[in-house]
Amino acid sequence: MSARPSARDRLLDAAESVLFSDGIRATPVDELLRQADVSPATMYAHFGSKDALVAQALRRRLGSWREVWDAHVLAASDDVSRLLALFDALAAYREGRTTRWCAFLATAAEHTAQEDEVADAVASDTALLTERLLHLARPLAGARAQELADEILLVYNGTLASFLRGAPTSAVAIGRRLAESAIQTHLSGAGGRP
Amino acid sequence: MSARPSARDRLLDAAESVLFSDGIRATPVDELLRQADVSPATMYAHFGSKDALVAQALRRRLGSWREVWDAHVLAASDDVSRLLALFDALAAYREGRTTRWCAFLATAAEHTAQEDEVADAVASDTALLTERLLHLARPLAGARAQELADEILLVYNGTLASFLRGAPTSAVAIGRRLAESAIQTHLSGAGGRP
DNA sequence: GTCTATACAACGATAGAC
DNA sequence: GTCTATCGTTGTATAGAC
Repeated sequence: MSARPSARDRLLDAAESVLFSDGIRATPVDELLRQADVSPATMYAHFGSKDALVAQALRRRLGSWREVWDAHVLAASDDVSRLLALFDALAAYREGRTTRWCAFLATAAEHTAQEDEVADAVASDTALLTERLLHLARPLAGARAQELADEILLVYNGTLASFLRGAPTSAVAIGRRLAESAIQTHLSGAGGRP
Repeated sequence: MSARPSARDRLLDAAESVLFSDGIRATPVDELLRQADVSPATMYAHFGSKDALVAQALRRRLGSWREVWDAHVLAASDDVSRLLALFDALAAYREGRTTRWCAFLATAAEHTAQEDEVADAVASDTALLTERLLHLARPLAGARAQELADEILLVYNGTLASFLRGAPTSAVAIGRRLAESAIQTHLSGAGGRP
């Protein structure tokens, strides 16, 4: 018997399922309240503002995304697979979700303010990506790990942006292939100085 | 002696310089009116709606972007350079402009409606990219030109999205390098079947 | 073509009761 | 914690005059 989730959780669920597919600014608070079956007063008692709700939804999302990515890295058997796990995790994470492209980049695109809780939540995703990719690139590229990590991040960004553009299709497969190629280039060039 | 541009042109200039750096929904019509020094009535007489102004600004922008890209393709001396010209054109186009990342993708990110003049303007950019990249990839990859074009487009999307994320930095250089590598892979594999 | 003044709607947020 | 009812602001668009 599953009890009904709390108003707070229903709001976060509604936020995550609607905001990042329909757009944050395009979705009025009323829509979230209807979806979550919660009154305005309750929502503002819990979060204080729409922005705060968005920030909380992003924070929760970053946690679930990190778990999925972690699991895929752990399941990988070698260094190359561990770095490429980013793309497998992405494909898995999108399963069953309605997000149009990327919750964090979408928020960055809609959000102009530079220093507030929403911007912080977006920055957390970027920090996670840069730190973890550098860590995973280290055993493959050594001193040039930063270069490789930058390339993988750009390809990852490109995969997400391709969802938004609608082209190229099957972006994950193309992104993964490009990442694989970038890794191979670094591996073959790692042997010594030219 | 340069005469003052028409109200219509001042509005388009204001739209292009503000909307795509501050955000479309985040910028009220009043801000554009102030910037262009035009009254509301005049603006609505010319365009009819904010969306129509946005669509017009995007159409004009696509024209100027196409010209810059064209010029860089024409200036290139070989097939590889012609395909890579996309990235040189991008770097040149961003010079002196305040666009945060990409006017078209930014619009797509903020705009939810699927079939209207704004969505059409965004789609025109994607059509230009897909058609022209396929054309430029043909002499390099032959029957596999679509694969190569898809890869270049994804890398291009990634370069733009990297501006938005703020990471990796120097995205154009990294994107260009990845594109070059993708081309080389196709060139060396083009000789015959494995 | 262009202006000033204003109508009208949408939205974020709060008051006060239970 | 949660509700109903409502406030105040912002933002798009129009009316009517010049």
